[in-house]
Amino acid sequence: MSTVRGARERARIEVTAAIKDEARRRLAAEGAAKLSLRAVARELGMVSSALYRYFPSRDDLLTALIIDAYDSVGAAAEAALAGRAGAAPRERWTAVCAAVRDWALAHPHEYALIYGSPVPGYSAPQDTVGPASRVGNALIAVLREAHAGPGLALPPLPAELCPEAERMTEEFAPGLPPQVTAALVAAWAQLVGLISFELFGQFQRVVEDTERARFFRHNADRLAHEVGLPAGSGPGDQGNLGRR
Amino acid sequence: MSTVRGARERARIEVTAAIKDEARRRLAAEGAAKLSLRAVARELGMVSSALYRYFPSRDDLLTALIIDAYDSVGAAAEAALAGRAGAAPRERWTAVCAAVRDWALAHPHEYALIYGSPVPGYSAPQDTVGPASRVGNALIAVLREAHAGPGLALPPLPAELCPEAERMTEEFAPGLPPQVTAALVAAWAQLVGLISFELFGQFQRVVEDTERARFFRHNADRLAHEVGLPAGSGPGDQGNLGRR
DNA sequence: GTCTATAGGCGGATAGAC
DNA sequence: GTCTATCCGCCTATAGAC
Repeated sequence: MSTVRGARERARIEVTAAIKDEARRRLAAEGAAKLSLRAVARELGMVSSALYRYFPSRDDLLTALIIDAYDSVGAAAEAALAGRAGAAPRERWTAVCAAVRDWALAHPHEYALIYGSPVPGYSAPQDTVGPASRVGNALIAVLREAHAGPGLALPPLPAELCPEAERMTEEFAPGLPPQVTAALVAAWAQLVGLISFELFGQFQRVVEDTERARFFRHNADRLAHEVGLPAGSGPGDQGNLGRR
Repeated sequence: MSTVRGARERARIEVTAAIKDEARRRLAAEGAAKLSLRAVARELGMVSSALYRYFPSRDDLLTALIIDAYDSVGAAAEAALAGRAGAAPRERWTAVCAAVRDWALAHPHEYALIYGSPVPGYSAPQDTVGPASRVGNALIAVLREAHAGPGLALPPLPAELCPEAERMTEEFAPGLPPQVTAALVAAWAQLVGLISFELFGQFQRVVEDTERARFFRHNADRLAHEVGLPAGSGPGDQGNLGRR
């Protein structure tokens, strides 16, 4: 409680932040698999053993970076949502999608850390689960609101998928029609697929750089339709049930 | 021409194959970023310098693995196609999709190598481009055949995307309607997104293990619809849009 | 083509002084 | 909390003998 203790804690927080910042730079340079405490320490002008006072092991540092990344993209999604309070659900949907893509383009290595190949030998602890679901929750919020009023007609699910869709709904999206929950999970995976292709180079020689934003937006829009969000004929217009 | 020379070349091919096999095991154990000639050599009972007679550098070994992986998944896709010669396009589509997923589940580390995060510091040479497009070409073949007869009705593209869709069509899918080409590129990215989520652990605590095959199949089917393949009311039934 | 040897690095993690 | 020192491992790549 003393100011001395406060200063110490403040210093600790600052050094921890500096370590994570440098670690993110190392992540960009060498990748998560080769992230090393030694390199971070060297770059920071510290000695490697000093870092162990802040992170008990390399994997703990990695976990901190993963949580930060999930929180960062989650915050971006939530901000996009908050900035469109009261807008038509479809517009809010595409805003969240675009926010995620923008974040990914701005933080490609952190994106790869959370949505790319798993780091061999590393297994994420339970602490990452909460932050990992923030973007999904933002999308769920959009859909929940859209379905609070007049329910939207989405084709029924094949019978064999109904039990699982109902289980998922109960588990993390209560209130949504089960077919919407199932469609959302798929849409989210597909969205990340589009972003990964762009970021990981699979669109090289396929989609022109300058067209990728347009291409993504178009597909985010198609996915909105897939999860049952009505097509507006104009911005802010919620339209009726018809296809565009 | 002599048998001696033939034997030597055969030996060389066999050793090369053994190196790549062991490298694939190392890939599974340590990941692409940490693939090392030394570890491969050690595991093979060779000395590291000997490997340099087969692969001039670590990156060249990596390139060979990447090409092999693309060829492997490409061959799986082509086999699925060949096994369904004469079937309805939609069935052929889902067969290719399922074949890619099956291959990915059977070769998760090779999948991560080609569709996961790029390896930092490594840049793929031109040689990978051909093999990389085999799966895409298989899907194009399905669509080309489906559109050879009566064109399928797919909603027109927003005007702003038309030039790019036409460029893509000309470049690698001549004969397809441009909106189909655009839809295919997106569908392929989305398909990989679904597989990556499954393989990279994003479906943990979301989609139950036992339900993932069904879930994937359902979504591959939805994607078939997105690229303009007619929905059959039953298996093998092409519906009313086309006779082949 | 394979070997030994070597150069010149890198890493995680810990012990013990200050 | 930071330092030095240390243990023990790892790596790419080359030179030169056989």
